Amino acid sequence: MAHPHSPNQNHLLAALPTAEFERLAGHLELVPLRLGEMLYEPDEQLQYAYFPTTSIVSLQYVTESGASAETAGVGNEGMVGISLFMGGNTTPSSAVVQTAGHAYRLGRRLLLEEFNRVGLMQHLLLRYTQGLITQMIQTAACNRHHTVEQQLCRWLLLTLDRIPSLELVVTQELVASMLGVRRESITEAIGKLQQAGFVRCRRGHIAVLDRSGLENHSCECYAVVKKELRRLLPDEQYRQSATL
Amino acid sequence: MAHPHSPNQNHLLAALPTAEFERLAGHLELVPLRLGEMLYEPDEQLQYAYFPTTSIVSLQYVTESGASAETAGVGNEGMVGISLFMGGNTTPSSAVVQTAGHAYRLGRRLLLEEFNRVGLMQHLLLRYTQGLITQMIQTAACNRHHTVEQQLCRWLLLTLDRIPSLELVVTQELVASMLGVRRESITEAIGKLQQAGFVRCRRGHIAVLDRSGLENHSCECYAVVKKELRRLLPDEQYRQSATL
DNA sequence: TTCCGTATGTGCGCCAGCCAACAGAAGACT
DNA sequence: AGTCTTCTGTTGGCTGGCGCACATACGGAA
Repeated sequence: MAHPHSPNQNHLLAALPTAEFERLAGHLELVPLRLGEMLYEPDEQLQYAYFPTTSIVSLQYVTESGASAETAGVGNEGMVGISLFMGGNTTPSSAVVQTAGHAYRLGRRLLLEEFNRVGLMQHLLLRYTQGLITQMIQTAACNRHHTVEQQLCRWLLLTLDRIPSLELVVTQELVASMLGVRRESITEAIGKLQQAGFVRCRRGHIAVLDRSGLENHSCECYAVVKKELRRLLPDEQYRQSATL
Repeated sequence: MAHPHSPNQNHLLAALPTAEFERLAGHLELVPLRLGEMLYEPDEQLQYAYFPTTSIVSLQYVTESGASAETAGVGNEGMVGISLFMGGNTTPSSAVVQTAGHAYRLGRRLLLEEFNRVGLMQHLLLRYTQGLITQMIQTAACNRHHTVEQQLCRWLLLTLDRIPSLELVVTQELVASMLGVRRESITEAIGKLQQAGFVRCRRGHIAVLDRSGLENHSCECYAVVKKELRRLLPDEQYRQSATL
């Protein structure tokens, strides 16, 4: 039990029926993802799909002037690299590791083969993609209408849902680049959250003390995304109860 | 030749091989779409997929406080109702007619049957969905980083690409609600464009005089979306040249 | 032609978030 | 212990876009 890594830590993989899972299992390769690592760059041909277990990957677009904006995050509920099966094989955006950890990766060809068998895998991946789309829509609306403080709450909560602990390991600088705002704006916003007793910060760490406080301070976007992901996606126990 | 309506005016339908097209043709129903009509509301079970020919439909999210934000548009290059085949059947966002015109609609079940035959239709729809995703990503980034004037240019250009004429029939009020900004901001921005000689406005009409002027004034987002749609999607002549 | 609903133009104060420039301070590394 | 990097807190000025309250003018219907 020294390394309790298992593909089952990823909810999509865990939801596969035994037959489909075993077909893939031998080809899944555990890889460590370092903070800041770029899984793919704009318009670059993808070679692997990544199924995060303990890591979180951020899908973001970087403007010509160098500003960035996250459009969705991927944790153990999902997969990085949907354009492999959606078509086109590339996207104008990039994927960056936002929380270090591990992921299982699967070669392009094998993923496609499995997708094209039109089994549960295809079904799951399409539903998951629908969830991703919801995140993107919500991010767009949130960027337009909500304050940095609200957006920060949303982001903290979504990240929290993807890690086992209550402490995020990120610098304010990094959070700022995810939300596409200035670092100072994050400092100010997180100062307020800290004053309210919702979080406590150390250098490079944000500990969440009062989750429901954050939820109340957040805009509706967190709840909308969360509800939709729950509706669309399997939870961890899926395989046992799968009947489809 | 009184009513030259034809499903072929929609690029997705036009791209289908003859066999697949004829299977659907009898079930496609031509419907007029009036300005402002809502094709679906949040969390409402969809019954039809719509393939616009001369109309444009806007996918938007409306916040709890009533503010709206467009995340992508659908014209004769695409289809409204992707959640029918992606999974879930509903979305938290809505679809509103942004430019009056016509569309062909197809019942839910027939669309699904065709999608699940895993022919060119599935392939096309998935590629199209990838294009939609690109639009959403770009909208999110654009909302974050670009000025209203730039966004207006992007929006005008994208709309222009979906209609045959050079004159848009929209009020500034409507444009404002699409972009999720105040009407006054649009008035100001469009005033500048008019001064620069790129457009000319009448009540409820915006005539584009200098397209490349708009392109220069626009942010990169228009070009990124356009390029990606061109890469992913068939053009009108696809059926003749299709070999796949 | 007149009338009137609706679209458009403008002015004002306001504020969130931007840009730039530092000062302190925590923690990693010797 | 000391040093140095990098992260965090704070300041002040600036501006894009918001909210509100009007004045105006278009153009369809009577």
